[in-house]
Amino acid sequence: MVRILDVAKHAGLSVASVSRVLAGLPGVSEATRERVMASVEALGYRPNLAARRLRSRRTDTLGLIVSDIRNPYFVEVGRAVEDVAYAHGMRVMLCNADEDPEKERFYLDMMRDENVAGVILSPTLSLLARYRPADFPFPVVLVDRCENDTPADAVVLDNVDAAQRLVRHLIDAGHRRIAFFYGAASATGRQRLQGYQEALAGAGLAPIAQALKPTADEAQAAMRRFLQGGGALPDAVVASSGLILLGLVQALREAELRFPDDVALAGFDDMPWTRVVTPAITVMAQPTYDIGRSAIERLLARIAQPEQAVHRIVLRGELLVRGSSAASNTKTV
Amino acid sequence: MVRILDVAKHAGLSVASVSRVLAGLPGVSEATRERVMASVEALGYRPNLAARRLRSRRTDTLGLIVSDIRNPYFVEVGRAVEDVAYAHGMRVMLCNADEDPEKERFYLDMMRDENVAGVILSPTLSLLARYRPADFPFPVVLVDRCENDTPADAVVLDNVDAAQRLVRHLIDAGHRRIAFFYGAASATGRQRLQGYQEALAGAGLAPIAQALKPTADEAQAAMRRFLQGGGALPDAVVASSGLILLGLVQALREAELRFPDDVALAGFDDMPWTRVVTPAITVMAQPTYDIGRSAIERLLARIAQPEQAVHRIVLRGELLVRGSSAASNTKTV
DNA sequence: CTGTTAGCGCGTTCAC
DNA sequence: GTGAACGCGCTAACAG
Repeated sequence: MVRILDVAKHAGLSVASVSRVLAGLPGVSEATRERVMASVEALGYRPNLAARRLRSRRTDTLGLIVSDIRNPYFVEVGRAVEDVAYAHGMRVMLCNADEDPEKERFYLDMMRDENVAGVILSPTLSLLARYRPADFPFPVVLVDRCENDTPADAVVLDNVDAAQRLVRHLIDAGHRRIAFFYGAASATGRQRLQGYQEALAGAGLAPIAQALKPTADEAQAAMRRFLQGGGALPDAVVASSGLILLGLVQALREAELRFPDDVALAGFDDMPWTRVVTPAITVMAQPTYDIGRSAIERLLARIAQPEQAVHRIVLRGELLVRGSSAASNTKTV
Repeated sequence: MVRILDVAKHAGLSVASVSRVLAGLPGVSEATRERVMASVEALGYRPNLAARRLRSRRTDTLGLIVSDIRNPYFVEVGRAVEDVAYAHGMRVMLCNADEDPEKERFYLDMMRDENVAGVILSPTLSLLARYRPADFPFPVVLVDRCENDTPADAVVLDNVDAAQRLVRHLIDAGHRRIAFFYGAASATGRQRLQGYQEALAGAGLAPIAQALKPTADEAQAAMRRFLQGGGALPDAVVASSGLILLGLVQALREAELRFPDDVALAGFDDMPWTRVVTPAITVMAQPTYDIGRSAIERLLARIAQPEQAVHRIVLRGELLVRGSSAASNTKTV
């Protein structure tokens, strides 16, 4: 291993000068800088990160804890976070809490042990309920999930509004009995439920809400049970997330039910597959890359100025009307 | 910050004893162990990882560099790697090289700087072509991509065989003009091309191969161009990966072509959406979780015994015949 | 079984 | 503008 001392010797300088050059500090002559860089190159020197972190007590690492890496939404958010972070010379540790408060706790502890500069977090409901900034030894930016009164930086969709608009679209299309399958274990699922309820109430309609765990498998099972319940089919079914939407479609296929003929369909997240099923599925698209980019920019700003006021960044969803939501007497593709 | 010295004082012991207990080393009395643990608990002590790594020159971190995090295949592999790693008390740094040799180089350098204990890598073609174990300061296990003569531990599908069986199935179903859209920038894509060619040659048929970058967008564009070429439509089209398959389906939908009526379809990877399009799509499924699990187990074994012989683990794909591959005169769902 | 202590590689004073 | 020296918190070698 080549150490900073080796570079100093090779350049005929002291370790202090080498350190200054490497840190980009002022107060170094151009000649010295060049000699150092030449020696670094010649010896193939790489700074020892462990030593640097021990000594400086700082880290160029950020954490990103997502609640489900299988959700393309979080994959896209992660890509944006990485892009911006690396452009700023920081690295990102991506962790998957899998909607499990225990894993979430584990990863948060790990972030602390790694002494990260900050964390972007998609919190479980239980963490959000008792969220206190002071509980974390690093700045945190919430993403995707946040209550109105959570005292934290956050980047979220306007979930109530988005769900309202999605459901109103269905109402406008002529649907009356509209079921809602939502992830009850996240703030986001609950807010979308609220938007759903408000839209129905505004039209004098009765809600049919199904709470479930936000995975495709759980949604498929829930829809299966729902169908076996034997009651009349609703006019339309709405999913509160892309993964849930996938599960619903799986169950409908399984039951050989067609949309929108047998039941209309709509959901969240503009996943690629929603455009290849026939008819294509009406969705409320989220600006995923923007969400990720805003979150990391917020975090970097917070790190630079720890004492500034809390920012809540709320983004608007985009309704993409496609064939799946048509009234059954006006089928389209 | 509470240091190991604070724990030692609190317990009335030396730092050595505390260190021994924390490392789980033998030669410590039960009474001492308990006193240490009590003090650790009482003070909320967390070891400083930077100091530990600096001093011990070891790390409990593994690297996983995937070539495209948007590919659900790699997401599943990653989940398996994480599960096993954490069960062994190791952490995983997940990085997305995005099929970019420059990013790949960047992450490999980063792994070196982080002094990881080992890396699981899905290599670009250019890296694989000049692969030498000695070029890496840590053990490496290749995953998904590997040439027959690559001198490295690896876990891969039997790509030639898998592609052969998939294409033979199409031939058996009565298709004659079979096109193949494959990712030319990976060893895996090329091996699957070979299997495709061999299957066709065995039946005396002529290949129609389209090389492209392995993303859905590129595949969609390639298929679009192919269709605009104006020639006769092939009987069937095969995709060498799940992402390419998605792009093909997008282009077919766009052109309002139906499968298998207008053209039969098959591909790799049993992605959830392949079951919700109608008809469902015939695919060669990969044992993704097994691939990830085998890779991490191989890596841990290699770390434990650096000098053992190279292992190449080859897994078999599973053909899932569904409606999309039927001959056009025997349509099914 | 337990304690003392050197030093991992680096950043950062403080002299010069 | 540059160099010498201390110590970050920990592990491991050695002494007892």
